Amino acid sequence: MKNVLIVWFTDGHHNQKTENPIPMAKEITPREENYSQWYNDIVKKAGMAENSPVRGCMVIKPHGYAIWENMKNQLDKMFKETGHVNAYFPLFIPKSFLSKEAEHVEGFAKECAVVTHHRLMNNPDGPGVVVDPDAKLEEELIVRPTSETIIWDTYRNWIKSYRDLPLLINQWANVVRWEMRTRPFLRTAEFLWQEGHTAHATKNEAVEEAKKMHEVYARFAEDYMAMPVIKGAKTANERFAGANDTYTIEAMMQDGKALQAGTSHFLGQNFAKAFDVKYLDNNNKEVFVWATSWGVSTRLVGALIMCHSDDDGLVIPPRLAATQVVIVPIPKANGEITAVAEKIIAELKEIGITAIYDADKKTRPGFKFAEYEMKGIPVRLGIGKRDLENNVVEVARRDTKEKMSVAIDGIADYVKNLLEEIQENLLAKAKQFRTDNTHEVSTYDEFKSVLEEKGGFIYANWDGTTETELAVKAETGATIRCIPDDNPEPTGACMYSGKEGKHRVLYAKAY
RNA sequence: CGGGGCAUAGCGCAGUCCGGUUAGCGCACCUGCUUUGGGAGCAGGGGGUCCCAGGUUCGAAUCCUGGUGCCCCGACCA
Repeated sequence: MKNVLIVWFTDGHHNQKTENPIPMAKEITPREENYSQWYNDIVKKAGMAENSPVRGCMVIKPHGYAIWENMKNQLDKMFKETGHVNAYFPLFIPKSFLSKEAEHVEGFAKECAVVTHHRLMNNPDGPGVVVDPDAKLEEELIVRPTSETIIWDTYRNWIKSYRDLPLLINQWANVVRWEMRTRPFLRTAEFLWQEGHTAHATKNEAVEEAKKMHEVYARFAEDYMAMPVIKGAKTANERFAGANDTYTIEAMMQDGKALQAGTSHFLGQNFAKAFDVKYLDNNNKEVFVWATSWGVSTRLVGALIMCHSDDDGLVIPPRLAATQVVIVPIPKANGEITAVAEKIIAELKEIGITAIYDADKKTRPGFKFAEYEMKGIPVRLGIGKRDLENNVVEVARRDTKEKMSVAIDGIADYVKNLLEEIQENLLAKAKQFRTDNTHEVSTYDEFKSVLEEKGGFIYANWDGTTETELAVKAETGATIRCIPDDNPEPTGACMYSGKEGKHRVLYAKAY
């Protein structure tokens, strides 16, 4: 930020820190009042998504989709950098496939959409159409809730030799899980995601792959979403259906609850055995293939909202913002202002920053300010007559709501640095919040009172039994989010049973 | 699947208890004028199967019966 002239005006509108005197964004329910209503308001008012005629399914609107698109582009790049390629497998899966892996069917059977017919006909008894009873499918199809089964059925034909391995494939797709209760982005009946499905010659290689992608997810969350995560392993009880190990990244939302933001699974040879996928090793011996799968979904968009946004609307980290800068003419566009705005946009574009100029004459500046704050655009530049007289523009950052006057000369570099600063600040703020809301307890009484009074993340010792885990969940609503990669060693006896501690684990209430 | 609540203009609501002008208000939308450094003002205008189906009645948004849909809270889950 060197060589930039900073001028502060002395009138009330140009203080470096605004007092925020007017209750803006009046339609958004404050977080304090009702956190989940606040979330719903943000989704709706920021134009992220809306409900559809189909229960549990949402329409993702352009502003919401743009964020997903940027997440997708970045992740796709990271997957390719780690040697993966994309492919696409069918939406429909023969019903019989799902039952081939016992735990897998157990986990997903009760939330599958099933296709039973392939044709409609005019209703013989009245208006409209009905399902043609003659068009019943011989084998019903399920709409994929995840694609392990159809992919491993396919892999059987692709893998014959150790030379065919490893097979490192990802697909971007939609899946359907018929959830009882849904929430926009966080849990929808249909959602968009990526699922990586890899096949390996050895156990060790598969475990390494699962861990590698776990790391990729954690890096993406922190570097791009500015969302700190706890990396760790799921307990047996919380594992993916059909996995030997599930690695997770857990993020803290602003209400102190945990959100599982991404998972990577070591699947052992379970699917290889279920679908008879074997290869010949260099000793001409048949060996079952080792597998992983890993995925993140549009849930990440919900995580992004709940991690950074405030009572004035959405806050998008600059690296994921489709529009990073908006320029607002004050009070409205004219030739001079437009010329300066266009010049600034060109300079920003030159250094890879996306900016738009809102020349709409129908709305006034105050409306636009509120609107772009609602939409979470990281940086706003205001240009008016007074600014031009001083060769400055007004720069407003979304994260802190600070405003300052900055010389037009060198503005592009200033904005570039500011965007980086905002990105860093969001991560730092989220980390600080998590630190402030993370506690360590040694007794169950302490656990219950911390959970009740403060919430957040709680580290405690666990005896390693499912009984304890389920009892704590039943009694308090908190679950073991993970056995953290950092400091998993027990520091004492299990807080619940008093038996020997097996791990130090992360407890929290979760989404 | 349990417990609550709601259904009237694109959105948010009043009216329903106690049936009775042409179903109303705010926002949004359209037209015009005046405004313009934090969600502009005035005037005019358009927009409705009052969730659906029966019933009672001279007359139903309103009363009765039966459906349906949605939202919120729990249990289940990415």
